[in-house]
Order: sequence, then structure tokens, then C-alpha cells
Amino acid sequence: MTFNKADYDKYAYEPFAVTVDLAVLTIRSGALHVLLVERGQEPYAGHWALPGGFVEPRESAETAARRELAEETGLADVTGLHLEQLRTYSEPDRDPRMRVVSVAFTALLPDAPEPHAGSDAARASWLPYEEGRPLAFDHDVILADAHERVDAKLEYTCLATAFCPPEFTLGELQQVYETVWGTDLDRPNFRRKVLATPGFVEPVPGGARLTGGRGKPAALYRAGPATALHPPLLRPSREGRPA
Amino acid sequence: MTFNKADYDKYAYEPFAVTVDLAVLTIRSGALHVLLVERGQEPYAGHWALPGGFVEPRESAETAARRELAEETGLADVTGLHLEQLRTYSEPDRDPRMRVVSVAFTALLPDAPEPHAGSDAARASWLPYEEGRPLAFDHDVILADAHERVDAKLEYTCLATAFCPPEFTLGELQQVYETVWGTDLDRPNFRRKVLATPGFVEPVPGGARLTGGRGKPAALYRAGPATALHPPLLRPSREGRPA
DNA sequence: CCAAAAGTGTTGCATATACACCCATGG
DNA sequence: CCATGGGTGTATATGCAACACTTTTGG
Repeated sequence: MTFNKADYDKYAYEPFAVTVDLAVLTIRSGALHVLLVERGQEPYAGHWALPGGFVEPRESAETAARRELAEETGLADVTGLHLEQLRTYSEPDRDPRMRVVSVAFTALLPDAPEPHAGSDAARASWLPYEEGRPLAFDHDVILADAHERVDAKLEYTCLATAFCPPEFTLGELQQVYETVWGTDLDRPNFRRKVLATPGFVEPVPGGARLTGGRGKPAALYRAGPATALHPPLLRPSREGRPA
Repeated sequence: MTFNKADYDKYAYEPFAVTVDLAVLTIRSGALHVLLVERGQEPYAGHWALPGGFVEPRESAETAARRELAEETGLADVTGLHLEQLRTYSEPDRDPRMRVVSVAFTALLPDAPEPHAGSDAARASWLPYEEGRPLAFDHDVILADAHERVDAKLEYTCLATAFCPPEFTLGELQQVYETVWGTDLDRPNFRRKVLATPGFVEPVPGGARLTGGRGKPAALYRAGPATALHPPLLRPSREGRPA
């Protein structure tokens, strides 16, 4: 970027507000859920919206996103959670009050503790992915973009473990894929694919799960160090025909 | 995002400047080139930088990026060119003068007309990808991110045609892959892969290329309607071992 | 006639898919 | 002892990498 002398005047342009918006996803009882907050004021009073807030003067967008994530979920420690920049939304009229440029993030959580209603007093809640529409502002678009991105990244990254608790069974991991993609996968083949990818998961030293399930106790795994998936784990039911 | 009443004061926070930065890539005589501008003033006077500029009050970042692309390349029509949002860079001190949040874009061009030195008077030029370092500000990081993204997207999208003129041969398309990835590909197999993907390329009605080449004239193709590549065209020389 | 680039064919290995089957636990 | 979910084996199909070969042009 190149600047002229006039650019040094910070108020040469109408100021832009910079915010972060968070698409926080989790899996709850076999269905994809989103963290939403209910708006108390106009515009969009009574509508659900993505959590978010202003970027502070000395923060990066990433720092602001993690701060908001902690505030909105009420979790004590959000350092381990998956948080990734999605894209930036900057249409001039996306907020009727003023010029707001929003950097959107996607966050993925394992379990789903009931959210701490944010400092903004609005109600916060986990909603099934399809519910609460239409969302405020352009949040329907942001959320759809987030879902599409997660869909795609499950194929060629190890992202699925971000939905799982620290220790999990392969059955749980498979359910992540089946829930997000909305398809069924062949268990034996899924198992082989996952185990054949070095660093995707690693067995926890001495354990097997007992008390919960009805069938044979499943082995427990932890997320491995790998991030990419080569070759990818392709989701079925696309006829190899790109749009 | 939720607002309190105080948020209505546009000057409640120190204003953020919002800019766009462009990583404009092309292939020139078999090598990847980047469009860079030379800075005339401090900071980073004399350094090369990515082209870019401020987002105007009534523009989206996308609109601003396309406007800057037209200005900096001097091309009359930039509507057909590939332009895609990369990510947003918002570290508080990335510009020593003031708080600048920059939405970065990646643009891909077929041919490489000599750039019109921008309105900012600075010199503009195509440089081989490796040259001109270190760039001003955090532009080394932005450019590296852009390259990485293009690398990855060649595998599973039809993006490579964005580097090609309206009509091209399969040899030229293959050179795009080889140049960007820095590897050699097997011509027969590459050919089959591309032609087996419906909508990737389509033959131009009656043509074959004659005058230029030394060997057998190659058939001409146009970019097809497809955007995704299933299955992907994997780049070789990665041992299937994710990090 | 030779070099260079386009295009075709073939073969072997790797992987995926689809399914049949056994194992261990709770009720 | 049966339903339920975990885990193993295997045959067939598919896809891809490697490489030999033919074709058509310019010099």
C-alpha cells in the first residue's frame, strides 16, 4: 500500500468500525449447533445474531476473536480451541447505523456447555444449525460460508478432531463427519482411512471405554500432530461432477 | 455482533483505516512474477510493496480491490480476471504510522502487460517471485500466504486457467502447474486428468495451433464452466506424510 | 532426416468400495 | 441369548504412475 502525505491525517476518511463475528459450531446429540445471541435493541431487535464485538485499539482481530469467544462461551480456557479466520465482510450497508467492517471467524468446540449470557446482557444459546433464521445483518451469509468451509476442510485436514473431547473413540470421530456432511460412512473403511493417516489420531496408552456404550468397549484416541490429510477423505454422493 | 448505546458514537474508538493489499501473480517466460510498487516515502522508502490503497467510504473491500487492480495494472478491462479475498491482516503495529487493517486479495493474470505506474507516482513493475525482498510492512507474509493458497487451490480447483489467455493449449496449462509448483508432471497423465474432468476445459470449435511451436500443432482449449476438481490433481513429491 | 512437441496405448501397483464376518458388552 | 456397537478380513473395481510408442510439424 502506498500513502500520500494527506494519508497521515487519521480523520481524512470517515472512520470505519472494525468488528469480529464468530461462527461457533459444536456437535450436540448428533446434530450441528451454533452459538447465537439474541439482540435486545434495534436494528434487528429480537433476532438471533452471531456473537462478536469491536476490535480494541491495541488488539489484532485474532486476539479480539479469542477474547470474545471466551466471553460468550463462558469457558475458562479457550486456548486449545480451534479458531480460524473465515473472511472479511465489508459491504457498505451491512449495518444500517454506520460503516462496519467485520472480520469473521469460525470456532469449533467439542462439548457444549450452556453459554454465559454475554456482557451485553443479551440472551445466548446453542441452537440447531437450521434454527433462528433469518439472522440479523448478513449473518446468514457468514454462517453459510462457515459451514461450507468446515465441510470442505473435513475432507483434506484433520479438523474433525476439533469437535471431539481430548479423548474420543473412532465412532465419535465418524459421527462428526456424518453429522457435518449429513451422510453415512462405511465404518470399516473409515477406520482404516483414519488409522492409515500418520498423525491423525494416536491411541491413548492403556485405555478402552467401558461404562457408557452398549456394545464392545471402544479404544480411545487422542488428536495427533498432523494437520493435513493426504490423500483426502472424500465425502461420498457427489458424482464426480463439479458444478 | 451486539451494540450498546455508546457504540453509536462513531468516534468512541480511535479510528481504524481500512485498506486493501493485492498479491497480483502472473506467469512470464516460465516463471512466477508478482506486481510490486516501489515506495517513495518513509516508512520503507525504496522498498518494494504490494499495490493497494484505502477502501473508499462507499466501497466494499472487493470493489476497492478491483479498482486498485485496474489502476495498478493499467488494464482497460479487469472484469474477467480472477480476484479473491485472501485474509485480513490486523496486527496493531503492522503500519508504524497508524492503525491500518488490511484486507488482502490474490489476483491472477494471464499475460503480463507492463504496469502503469500508479497514481501514487511510485514505480510499478513485474518482478520474479523471489526478488525485491524484503518487502515493506508485513507484505512478505501476505505474499507467502498468497502463494501457499494458490499452490493448494491448483490441486482441487480449476484455478490454473486463470493464468492462461482465453485460448490455450494443454501444454501451456501444464506449464502453469509446473511453474507454480516447481515440479515436473507427466504429460500423458496430465492430459488424461484434465480431459477426464468434465467442464475443466473445452475444445475451441475448429482449431489447432500452428505457427508458433516447433513440434506437432496443439489443439486449443477454453476454460470450462467447472470450478472444482474432483478428484483433485495432486502434486507429486510429497510422501503422503502430512506434517 | 532429425529434433521437438503433441497425442495414444499399456501395464502394474496402490487404493477404495462393498460387504461378510467375528468380538465383547449390557440388558 | 440377543441386540448393539467395535473391530478384522477380503474380493473386486478403480485410479494413477511410469514408460513405450506414434504423429506432425520446423529446420
